[in-house]
Amino acid sequence: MTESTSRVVQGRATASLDSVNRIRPAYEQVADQLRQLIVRGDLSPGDRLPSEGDVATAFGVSRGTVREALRVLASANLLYSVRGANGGTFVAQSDPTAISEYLETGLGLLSGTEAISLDELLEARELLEVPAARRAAERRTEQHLVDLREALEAERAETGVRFHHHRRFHVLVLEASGNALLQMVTVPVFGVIRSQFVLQPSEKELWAGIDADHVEILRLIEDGDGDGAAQAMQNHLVRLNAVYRSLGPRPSAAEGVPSPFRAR
Amino acid sequence: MTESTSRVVQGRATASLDSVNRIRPAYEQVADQLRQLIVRGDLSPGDRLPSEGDVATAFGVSRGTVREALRVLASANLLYSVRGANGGTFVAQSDPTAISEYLETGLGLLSGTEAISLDELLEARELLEVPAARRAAERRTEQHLVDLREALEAERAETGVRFHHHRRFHVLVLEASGNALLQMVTVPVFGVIRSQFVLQPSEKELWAGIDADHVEILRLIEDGDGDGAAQAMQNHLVRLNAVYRSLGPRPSAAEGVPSPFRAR
DNA sequence: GGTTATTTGTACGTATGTATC
DNA sequence: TGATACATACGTACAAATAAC
Repeated sequence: MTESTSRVVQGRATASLDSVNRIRPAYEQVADQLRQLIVRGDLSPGDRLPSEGDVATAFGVSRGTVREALRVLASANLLYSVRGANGGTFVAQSDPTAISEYLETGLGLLSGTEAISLDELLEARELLEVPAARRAAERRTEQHLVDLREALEAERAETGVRFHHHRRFHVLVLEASGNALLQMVTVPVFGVIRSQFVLQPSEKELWAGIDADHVEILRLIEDGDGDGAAQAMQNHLVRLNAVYRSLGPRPSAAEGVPSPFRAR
Repeated sequence: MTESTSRVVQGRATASLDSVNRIRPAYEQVADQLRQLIVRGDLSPGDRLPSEGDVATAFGVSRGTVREALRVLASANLLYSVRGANGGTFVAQSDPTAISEYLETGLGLLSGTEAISLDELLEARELLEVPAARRAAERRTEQHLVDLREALEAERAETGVRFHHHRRFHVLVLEASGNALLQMVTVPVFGVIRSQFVLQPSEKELWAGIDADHVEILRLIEDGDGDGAAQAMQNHLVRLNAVYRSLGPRPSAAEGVPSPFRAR
């Protein structure tokens, strides 16, 4: 035995417990096992689990424990529960949207810390959206073009909800890129950047510039000009990023708001 | 009133309930409110929540309901619980690793469906790692170089756990890129691709080629040659992707395994 | 080192929603 | 339309763990 795996106290050897694992709560173990069943494919989307009571019996725990485990998995979009007679707990269809939403929440929190900087967000967006524009030009279908044109029209018409349409245009480009993963990852980045900055609808010339950029990008996508679309998107983002950086971070919405929960 | 917002039955008008929202479970509402408090910054990392009982009283629900909500937030790495006298529930430090792990699980499940294809994964990896290599060459510190050299040494020495070192090399390049977001997103993609394919350690010439590529990439990163590193990484991935595509998908580990939970 | 207070963890019973007959 | 059966949702009581005294 080595020094690090045993201790000698008053001449008596004490057995090492270094290789022992900390006891884990029952609900965590249940959740892990169920997760394994789903990830490994023993349970497939649409499959119905036994009733909570039966699952509890199978694991030798109470229903409350099972329910906590089910909530964990449900929050990760692996399960969902339906109450009532023909209800039950079912294995969920995996869903890119759920991942995007989780990612946006997580990135939002991280972006408030030193773990991730504004520059990293902006850089990542550029890295992702520029190649996306290239592929959109190469792969877009007619339907994509129809949607993009419609989004652009709406963007130029309504002045009140400009950001909504701005976002939609970019999301559609990502969709037209034909890579769901790209979209899944980029949309949250986009959302987080947005949440940190408020582009005032009043900044007329800014929005006019954005519109012009979008028109140019759409034209190049229509032409199937990958290189051109990539370059145009690059220019667009460089301009946008300059604006974002000049604005500085958005003041926290809840600065100084007292909470009944603030403790310690 | 329009046809769609009201119905006439036997001459008597029925009030519209179109604008009514479906009742949401109590635990979900509690989770949402607590999530808001965290995301909005009313609760900061390290803050301690009141005891479960007090939270239950505040929301007017039972402790079980609160616990389900806490499990949801804990599984999203927003909270953690410590049991015992000075224990309690605390707001967690946001953590890039947790996001990566969640992403890997989610992407793993998605990659088993039509929602995301192997090609999309490989393409995304290329899109992310090539610019990462460029930036690694431009931004790497001395420590990064030390780590990379060490990883490369280990990779060439031990033949049993080659993939482990292969992965480590790529992760280090991402780390050297100086963009945590890039790393956070790419590592899971890498992991999912790996999980779908088994590169047999026996394929000697394959691993030799990978080693040679890594040596070349490291050399260019050392030289601070961004363009070169990007090109070398690109070549490396093109070669790897060809291998992955030729191998075909890994057979599901649990194909045909009966489960006590398989129902319906 | 035992006692105790406070916390989370677990078990079980009741309420409520939903489809079917 | 109402009774019924079965699922999840919720509430209460008890057990176990931990730290301070």
